Amino acid sequence: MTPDELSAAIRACLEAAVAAGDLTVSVPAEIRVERPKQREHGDWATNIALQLAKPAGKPPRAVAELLAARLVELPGIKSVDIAGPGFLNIVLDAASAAELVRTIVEAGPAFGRNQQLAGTTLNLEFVSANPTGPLHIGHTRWAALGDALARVLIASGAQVTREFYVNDAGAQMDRFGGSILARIKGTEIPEGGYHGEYVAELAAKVREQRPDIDDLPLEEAQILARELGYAIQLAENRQTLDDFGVEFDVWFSERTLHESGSVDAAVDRLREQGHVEDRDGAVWLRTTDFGDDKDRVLVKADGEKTYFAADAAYWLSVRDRGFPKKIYMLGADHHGYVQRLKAIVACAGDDPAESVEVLIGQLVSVGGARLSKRAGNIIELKDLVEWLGRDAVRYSLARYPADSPLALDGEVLQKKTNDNPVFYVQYAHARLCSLANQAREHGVERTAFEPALLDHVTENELIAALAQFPAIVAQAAELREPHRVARHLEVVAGAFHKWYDNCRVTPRGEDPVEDLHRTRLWLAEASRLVLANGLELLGVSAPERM
RNA sequence: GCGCUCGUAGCUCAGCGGAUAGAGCAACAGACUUCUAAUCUGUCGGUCGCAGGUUCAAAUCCUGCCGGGCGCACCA
Repeated sequence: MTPDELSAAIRACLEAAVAAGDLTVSVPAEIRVERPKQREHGDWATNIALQLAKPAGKPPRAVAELLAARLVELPGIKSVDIAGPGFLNIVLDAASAAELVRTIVEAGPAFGRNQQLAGTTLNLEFVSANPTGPLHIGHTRWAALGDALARVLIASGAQVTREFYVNDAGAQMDRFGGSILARIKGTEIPEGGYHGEYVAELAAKVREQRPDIDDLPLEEAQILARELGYAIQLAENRQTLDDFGVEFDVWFSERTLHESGSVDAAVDRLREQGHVEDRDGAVWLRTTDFGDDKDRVLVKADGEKTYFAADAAYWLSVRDRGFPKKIYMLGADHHGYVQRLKAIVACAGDDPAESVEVLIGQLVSVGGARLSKRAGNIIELKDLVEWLGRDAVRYSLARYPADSPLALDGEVLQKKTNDNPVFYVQYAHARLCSLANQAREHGVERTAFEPALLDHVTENELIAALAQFPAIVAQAAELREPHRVARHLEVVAGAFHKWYDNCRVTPRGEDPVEDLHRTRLWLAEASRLVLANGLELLGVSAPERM
């Protein structure tokens, strides 16, 4: 019996009690079943009686009594205790709990997938680094977390488009071009320009492609430098993300909005919505209508469109492309942008509460890391991966919630011990693979399955951890918190290592192979599957040996 | 000044209103002739920043304060 099935059983008992007139209460939408922290509190516990006490007009323990009497009659349930203020502590028959193992093995890679978000379509934007320089540690956090979130959402039935918005228009790009050209010509880097060593590298590549750039008129040369530099840098960033295992479905260029006239059209469309006004020669969007601190300029007095106008056009594009909802993942340094963003959405006639979610992430620091000289004393994604390995970087960034400020220790991330959780989890997977090989060599096969034999305390714990996996994935998707998957894998790995220490799959020496060993091999395979499926959701490899 | 965000063990951090607040590391003490010791077992360690409020129940929700980070352009 899985937690889900137990939850359904409790519901059925509740409905039966209501039908019999024992209780007068409406059955809640969700009946949560939890694994208690204390072993004495049973295999699973629910606080439903506490929740229903007030609406039912009965003391919590009386409600608990009613439910317990019905529950304990069900097959698979060994005992039901009422504890504390009215918790129901439920113990399952070992056989009933272990039946899950077969379910997992049969589901294989699909175990953990769920329908929590079936029918939802999402546009998930993350990283979206400007193409004016290399990707750094902040982008790395979003790449790891964003991709993991996308995978978790998809596993929960959502239709997800991973999108990267390329800010390739505007003054920033001109400064970028100017900086490259300055490197080529050996002149002063313009004010507000880019100083990192990588600009010199870009300059060298540009010159290699177009040796004639020195002879062009200044303005023409700067445009050429900008365009070639842009192409080179964007390609490099794409490659870096690709090597990191993060692929985007859509690379959306801001320029295309300007070139296609979408920005002009957006201004017109917003004007129709009644939130645009002309003032001081400029065109303004009255974002203060929707809680922004001040109105924002769409078209400057000199006739040029602002980036803000492009953002508005971008939003309309997202809607036009059929996305009812967009999730933005932004660094804490961009949080000032959120109000404006929501105001755009509201001005466009959409409800920000329904169509926009913004996940704000705190910044990351890495102790002991070599700062990148080429990027101007920032830590580059590429260097991090080269230094620590893709799995360690992805895992250690994906195991923390986005809003927790994070200080990673480079020394620790290199260690192959317990304080580096990625190895802890991967080692469990490798150990399981090795165990299965050993078992096969000794003639243990996954033929007989006798769930009642899986009754060791470590087996109870391990099975319970496996049982929670689908709910954890669903919860991670619903809350947009992929780190929950990583944390749970650590629980599973821990439960496995303890089981491994206590229960043998391969008989010792010349001892005969028994159904106990065969059944444990099922449990081993189920554990391996959960670890492999979970690591896949995080974009981390599940090695067969280490 | 206004706004957002964070504050949990010596360190790094978990903890969708529930039972005695957890994990890893660090410190100390143990377990490999037996399926991978990158593991396991035990001990030590707390005013959940502070103060109020909401309730059967608050680290969790609300308010105020203190402290850290970040943001407040006709720049992108």
